[in-house]
Amino acid sequence: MGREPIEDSDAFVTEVCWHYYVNEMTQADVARHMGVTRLRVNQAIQTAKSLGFVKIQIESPFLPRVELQENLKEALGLQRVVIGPANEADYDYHKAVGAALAALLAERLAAGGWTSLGVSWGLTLDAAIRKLTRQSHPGLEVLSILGGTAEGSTLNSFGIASGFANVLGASFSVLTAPIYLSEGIDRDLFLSQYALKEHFEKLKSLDAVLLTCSNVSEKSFLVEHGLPHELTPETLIEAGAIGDVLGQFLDRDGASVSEAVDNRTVGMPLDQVLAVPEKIMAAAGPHKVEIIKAACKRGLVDTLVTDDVTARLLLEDKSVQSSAAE
Amino acid sequence: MGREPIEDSDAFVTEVCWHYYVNEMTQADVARHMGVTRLRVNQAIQTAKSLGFVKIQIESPFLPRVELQENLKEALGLQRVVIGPANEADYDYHKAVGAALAALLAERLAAGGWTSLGVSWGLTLDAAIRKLTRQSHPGLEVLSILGGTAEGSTLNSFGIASGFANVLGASFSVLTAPIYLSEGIDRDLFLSQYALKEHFEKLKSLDAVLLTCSNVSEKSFLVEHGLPHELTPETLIEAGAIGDVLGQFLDRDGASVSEAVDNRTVGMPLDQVLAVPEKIMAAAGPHKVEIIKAACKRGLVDTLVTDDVTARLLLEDKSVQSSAAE
DNA sequence: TGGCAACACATACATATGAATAATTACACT
DNA sequence: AGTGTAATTATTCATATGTATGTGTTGCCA
Repeated sequence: MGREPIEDSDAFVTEVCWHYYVNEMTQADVARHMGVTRLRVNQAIQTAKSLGFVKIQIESPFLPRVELQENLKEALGLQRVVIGPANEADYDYHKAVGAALAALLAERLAAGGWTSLGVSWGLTLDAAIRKLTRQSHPGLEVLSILGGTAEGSTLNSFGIASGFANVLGASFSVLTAPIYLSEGIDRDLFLSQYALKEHFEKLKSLDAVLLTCSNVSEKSFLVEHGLPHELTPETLIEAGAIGDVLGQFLDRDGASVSEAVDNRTVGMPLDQVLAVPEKIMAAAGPHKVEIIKAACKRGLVDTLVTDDVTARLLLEDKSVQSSAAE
Repeated sequence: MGREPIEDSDAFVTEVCWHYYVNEMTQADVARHMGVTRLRVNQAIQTAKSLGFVKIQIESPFLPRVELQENLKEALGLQRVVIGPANEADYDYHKAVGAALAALLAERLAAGGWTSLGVSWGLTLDAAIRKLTRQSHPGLEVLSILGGTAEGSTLNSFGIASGFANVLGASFSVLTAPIYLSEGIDRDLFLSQYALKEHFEKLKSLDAVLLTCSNVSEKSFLVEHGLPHELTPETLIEAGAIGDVLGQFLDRDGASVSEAVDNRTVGMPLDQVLAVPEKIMAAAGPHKVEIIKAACKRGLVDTLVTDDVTARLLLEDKSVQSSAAE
């Protein structure tokens, strides 16, 4: 019905970006040269940026917050903290943390040594995938470590594992299950299925894991879309839950609040996560300060990737706690 | 006398760029947030770009010219051709070729297998260094394969070898000699010096070489600054020279025009280059069409890195020659 | 053939960036 | 304290980019 839309080919978009960024031509120049309208050029550039065809790499990205990183590392007793400065006026921590995580991953992968990488899922990890520049690690396997939900395909279990594998030139293995089993299903029996059994076997020898965490609110995709009907945020909060890591809810000291919930979770048990040589937690936002601390207390974090806003809150919180303890 | 200039720290420049590119803030927003003038922000971004603190990476950069690449590959009988589209209105092939070479190197290095890389020198290779994103290849050694000149330090022997080594996280070894020996100096005796002898020994087992070429004109830095007094462009042209590779002058069939000159050259002999498993030639510009062809005829090129303007000229030239041969 | 829907192009406008210029500040010297 | 010099900030202007709107084109259907 009516006119068919012209679909800009990848080659077209790529050439536009080449001229604009490499040859430093204005959009009007590019349009003239390629015989199209400036509007087309402008939109091609925006498309390329949003799809990750064009990526910006910044040298020494953690340099601006060296001191804050060091302070927070000491305060939380971690091995490393990397911080990306956030835009405070229009706060969106996914951008800063996603980019910081991408930079960290590029660095860690360049150092070599990883053959298996367990990945959680969420908006932050999705943002990191978009920021990662294409690499080739054929010896690396990306494995999802938490079941998925029906909605939100790109930021979910399959989308994240395949996304990382794609941009890293690695293989991947997806956990093909929902986050939580229905009441009455035997977890061990469910996990004894061939494909799942093999997957969980591999999780026993991961080189590194990428974790995220959420508080117990509608802000959390998992809480909003992943919980079974009988499990409400209210009951979790009543049980002492302040947030979750891999669908397992923790209190402020990092202890699990419900063995019953944990036993219904199709994901890597947190006690198993503890044994992974390199545990990377990517999380930010004032609403996540408590759960970040709880995860650190539990020992789930070797390297924390966050933004400066959150880092300052974490530090404030730690000094308030130190005062209260005296 | 007067005011002392404030030197913007690397951390400052980096944070400015982070906010601008990662958080997608306007320059005015960044200035407000960081408590500086917008002019400072604008200048910091420009500084970062020119110093290589900020780099743009484009996905599948050779996609726009797939067909032209294939056509030229067949026409020249090469293993591979990679082409970066140039800005024809304001022609500067260093940008396009430098970026294309950087992309190729990133790809080839990601594939692994290189432990030694011989590098010539010049503006194009300098441009590639600036475009390369930071990598870590501790097992790679970069070796210069041509002596240097007194002027032009960053684009010269030392600057190029160290520049590549630095951005690639590799070690390097410089050929500490002028391009041409003075008349009367015995080449074998000169090269038998310990440091040089060791260096040339390594050149016998290079995994790959980065070559450039020039025509015989004042456009060539080597011709303008590197030739001994008694050797003039005119005499070289009379001897049939159309250009040089590694300071060794070739005629249009790729044969050396002067054994006397070649014997005075402190660089990798071209017959030795022939044995290198991967020979990459990065060159562009209408004035280089003849010498590019001659180098290909000589067998010095496995992979050609050039721009679309030059590629079309090379193809035209080949079809004109095919017609003439009939 | 005319009418309609959808899309692309052409044009206009708002905002951001790049560059230039004027005013202010910091510093050294007398 | 006054003066001169140099740099930075504040302001202005030119150009480029992002966005919105009006017009023309294409394709389909009755």
